[in-house]
Amino acid sequence: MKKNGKIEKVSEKTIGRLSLYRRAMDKLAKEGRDFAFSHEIAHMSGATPDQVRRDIMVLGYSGSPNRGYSVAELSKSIGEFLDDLDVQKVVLVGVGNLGRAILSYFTGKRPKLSIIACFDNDTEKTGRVINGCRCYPMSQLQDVINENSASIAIMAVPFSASQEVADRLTHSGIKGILNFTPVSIKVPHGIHVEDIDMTMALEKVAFYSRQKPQGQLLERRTNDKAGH
Amino acid sequence: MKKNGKIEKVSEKTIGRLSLYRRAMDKLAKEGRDFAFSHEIAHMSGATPDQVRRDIMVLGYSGSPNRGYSVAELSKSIGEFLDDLDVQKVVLVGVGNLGRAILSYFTGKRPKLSIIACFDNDTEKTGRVINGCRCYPMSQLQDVINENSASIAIMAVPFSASQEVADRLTHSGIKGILNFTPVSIKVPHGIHVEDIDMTMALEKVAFYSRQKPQGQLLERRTNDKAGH
DNA sequence: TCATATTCGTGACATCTTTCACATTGTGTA
DNA sequence: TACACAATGTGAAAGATGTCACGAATATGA
Repeated sequence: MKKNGKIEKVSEKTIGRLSLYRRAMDKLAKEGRDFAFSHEIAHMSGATPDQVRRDIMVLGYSGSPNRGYSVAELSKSIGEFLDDLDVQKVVLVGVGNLGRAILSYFTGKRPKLSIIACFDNDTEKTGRVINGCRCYPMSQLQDVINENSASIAIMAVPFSASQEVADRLTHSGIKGILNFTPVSIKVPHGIHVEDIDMTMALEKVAFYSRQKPQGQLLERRTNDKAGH
Repeated sequence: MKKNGKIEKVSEKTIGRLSLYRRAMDKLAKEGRDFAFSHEIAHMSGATPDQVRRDIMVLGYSGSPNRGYSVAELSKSIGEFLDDLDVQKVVLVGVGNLGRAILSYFTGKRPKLSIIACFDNDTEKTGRVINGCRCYPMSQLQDVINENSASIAIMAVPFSASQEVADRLTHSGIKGILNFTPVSIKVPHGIHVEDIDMTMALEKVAFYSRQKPQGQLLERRTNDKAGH
């Protein structure tokens, strides 16, 4: 959907890949590399060189022919595009096995995204600091979110609590949710939800891992009207 | 790519959604429902009624107008399409925080997918049973996979070990990998890899949660050649 | 300095996925 | 039995995403 050739929408896939490219840049920077070619970035990110160049177009930043992209500048450009000026505050709801794993996974991963609190109903957990993150009772959800202007939530609660928690989060002013729950949550328009559905992912793998050898079962019969 | 109108490829997205539809059917069955309409399934799965009907076409199963789809039969049809006849055996590599969370998450979720072993280097863990799953040292990876004919692996190892583990898995005959590692692993043709990249997902949420209010920053300037 | 090899930027094209829209067909009712 | 209704099944259009291919730009070395 182009508007007079000056403005163009950025696809969701592109947003995701830019995040991967930045990670690749960070890795290269640590190795002391100054420049990288589109095909190297592609290889590191599971994309194609075409995709990489196409995606980078949205940044307004240009590489140089025969030298590639400046690692430092590309990383910076992606940061300017993806990141907010301020740190965005994140809360985690649900401190079970998965919640704790998420906490330790994200700790220090991205400087512009900070998990500032976590919530649970279990009084064994509330009041304590878990994996470096203070745990509050669910009753304080709204207050803590408001006091800290948190805008993002990660949901790792039992599926039965899913929708209720989502409602409370959106009422508290949360603008985006990363949902680990195997439930499709309903949110008001304008709130972004990203689902991570591990069961679905595993079932996809199972499907393809069993059918690949022959390659023929990936096709299907249509409701054959030609058949007789 | 249609071949004479009888055979058609099934899209990857469709595979994923079928898994969600089945989960919806299981839920409805528990509630005692016998029939469901496409719009109900859609609502439960975060899809549209059109998508649901389109996806179900690949099964060869038909609903009935005015009554919708039989919960039991749709679930069965999806099972026949997605599942292998036998149970598919799964191994988990990497029993850190995330690995343990994955173990407890999947336990008993899908009868046709069974996690039969997990692997780690830590001698504190090896030899023990963790979350109901026996933990072996990495050195036994190949042997255990072969002896049990496991075809699927879940990787939750540190990123630095990623590619090496992937290589060993594919050499051991693994046909599909669910990769929680933030690294794009390279595998031989015919091996299916599904990536779950939590950092990327969170960054996507962060991006959209910050830009949605105005809705304008989702657009981009092109490298204006008109400008001067 | 100039030719060469290499890579970027991007219009055009191809493919994949979703949505539209409507004919079709069971179902319940009078 | 015949009618009206409500959902399904599905070609076809629209939209999103990925790929191709080639001109432009730049480093390298004779």
